[in-house]
Amino acid sequence: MSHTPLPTLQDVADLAAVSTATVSRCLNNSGHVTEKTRLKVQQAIQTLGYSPNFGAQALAAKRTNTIGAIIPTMENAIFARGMQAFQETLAENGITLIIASCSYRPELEEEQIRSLVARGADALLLIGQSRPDATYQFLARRNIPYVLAWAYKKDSEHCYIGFDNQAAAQTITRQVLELGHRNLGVIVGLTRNNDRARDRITGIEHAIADYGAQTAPLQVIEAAYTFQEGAKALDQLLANPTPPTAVICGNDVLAVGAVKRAKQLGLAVPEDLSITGFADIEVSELIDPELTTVHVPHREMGIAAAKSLIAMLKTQTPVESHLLETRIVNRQTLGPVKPH
Amino acid sequence: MSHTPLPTLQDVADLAAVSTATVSRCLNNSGHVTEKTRLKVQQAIQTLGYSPNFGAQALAAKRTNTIGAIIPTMENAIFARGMQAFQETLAENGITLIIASCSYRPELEEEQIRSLVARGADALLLIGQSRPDATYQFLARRNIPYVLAWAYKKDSEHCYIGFDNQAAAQTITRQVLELGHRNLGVIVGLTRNNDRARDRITGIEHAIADYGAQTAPLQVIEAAYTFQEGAKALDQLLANPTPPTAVICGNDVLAVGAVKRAKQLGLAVPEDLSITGFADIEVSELIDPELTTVHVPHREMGIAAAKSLIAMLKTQTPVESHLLETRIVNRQTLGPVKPH
DNA sequence: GGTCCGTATGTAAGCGCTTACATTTTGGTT
DNA sequence: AACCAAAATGTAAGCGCTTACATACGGACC
Repeated sequence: MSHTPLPTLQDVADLAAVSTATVSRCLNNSGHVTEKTRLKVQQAIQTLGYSPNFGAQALAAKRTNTIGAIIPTMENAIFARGMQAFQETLAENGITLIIASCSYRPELEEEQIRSLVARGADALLLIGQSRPDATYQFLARRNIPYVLAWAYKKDSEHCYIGFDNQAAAQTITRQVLELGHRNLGVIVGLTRNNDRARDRITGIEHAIADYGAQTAPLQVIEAAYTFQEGAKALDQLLANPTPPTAVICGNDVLAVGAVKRAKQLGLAVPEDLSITGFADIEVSELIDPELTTVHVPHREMGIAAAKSLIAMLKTQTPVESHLLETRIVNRQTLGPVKPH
Repeated sequence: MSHTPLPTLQDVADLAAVSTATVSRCLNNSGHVTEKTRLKVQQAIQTLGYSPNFGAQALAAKRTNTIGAIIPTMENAIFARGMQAFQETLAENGITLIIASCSYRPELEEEQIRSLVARGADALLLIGQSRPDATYQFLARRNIPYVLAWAYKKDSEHCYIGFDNQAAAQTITRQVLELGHRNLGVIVGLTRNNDRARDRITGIEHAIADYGAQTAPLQVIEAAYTFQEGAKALDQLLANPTPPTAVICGNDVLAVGAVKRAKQLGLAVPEDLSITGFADIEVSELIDPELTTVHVPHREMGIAAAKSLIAMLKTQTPVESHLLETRIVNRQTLGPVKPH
């Protein structure tokens, strides 16, 4: 396959008998072009099969129309739906998304951030807030707008697009307590690298404190976000001489793993053991019994994040944070405590 | 935040008291640089916090170190694990991945291909083979290497990195037949846009023909790749006066939906109805009963695809296709036909 | 018909890097 | 010490586009 050189802006300009500036103006619809000229140019672009050279465009315009997102994991569905919506919204605005995942490893996230910026990302979507100051300084120095998604903090210097993890966890915990449970267990993600998980624990603790009625010290197990780990964590919880009657999970993946394990152990859910999740991903509805969980507005979050980023890029000024609502989805894994 | 201009290659060269060419050579380790010089340059890069300008690099070098992938969907887990491995392997080689999804819509795929190429993708990963000739011509004209993953075809002009969908479907069907089932139903993805689904049907038909024992005409229902559609498809299959005793699904998502529906209808799986899947995604193990399915080597496929693409980019020549093995995972949803 | 002004178009200077080619340095030989 | 090839480094010409600025154009008005 011989390789004729691709047509350039100059070729288009020549064919349309205009200057390169005019062609460029057509391409970027930056106004001030007669309809007649535009047509001529369009024509020329068509017949040559021209498409702009990305590198040259980036170099000259100092932007790439690319936005990067770094998510903790691609392997389970937690971020999938949100990212899909994020991408769709960006695409509608002519922006390409680059997704990288950091496997919940902060040092990898740092690296990915630098890599995406080096790769020309005009702006970034990050998950949660906890990362070194140096990283934020890097972004400021490079003048890269970013939003922090999947979390929310009032009066912050950062732009959050997310929900209140603590409040949501508090609400579902209260509901568990109202069903008579007084001995709760908790399974959450590894808090070391995950502020959302920490916030959820805080919410759970607050709810219990408000209620003032936990009979035993609250057992909190941390587990990596896999089904297997959720199952293992349940084993640990149940090894206790006075095992919990309800387990609050910081995440649907863990919860689903726990439900599966409970069934294997011959426990009826929710009769013998109640289990709740967090996120409302698809699998929650597929397992049996279906998971009672906290619904998170994934798609809205993705769309809102995209819009905020686009606004920041356009106006070159910060944008307000955006708080989204969660709600509890009552399905089948939460029931009243068993009388004894 | 005031915005000091970022350091350029020239700045680094000045500080290190060498020429820009030398700095560039260090950056791309393209040899012929003394250790001493390299150190000086590294030093300068450090103190300036330099990182290369992407656009300039792309423009001058005529490559972006970016590879694009267009997958049918991001929303369920079918491609997630493979893509993760693909990305990891690319990253190890300093290449960035851009993922786009086309929602199983060919015209959108076409658009995404052009968009990724316009964005400067050096090479592409595509799923399956069926797409207009014009698309392949476009890629040839632009001299963009590509691999077709998740499928395999012998002696093709294309480079496949995948498995034999037909053979795999044939094998699992044979196993179903050996368990005494003589009235099968099939649920597959929408074949119009999906050669993998078509190949799987062919495999099923071949197995049945070999066995020569199907009692009723084979019912094939096509359904979009969602759990809900899988459930609906099962309803259709069961509406038949002589409903199948086993349902072969072209995909785990559909199979899981079908299993869920069967249970809702009060059918015992596999005692009253056997169901098999295809892909072996995580959820298959989570549902109850666990899904018997065809295991696909997702990660190996992603890694192999990355390696092939990298090789093509390096050598500028085509690379051999790569056939991966599938195997049946016997879990709980396939059992012998019920005697009557 | 001449002025003026706003709009459409052209001119040309970079943007920051890579790389072919030219030049200098190095160190082993004689 | 002179010579020479090989290795290291430097020089400078683009890569294809955007955009500030300069210029040309054309209609409204007097």
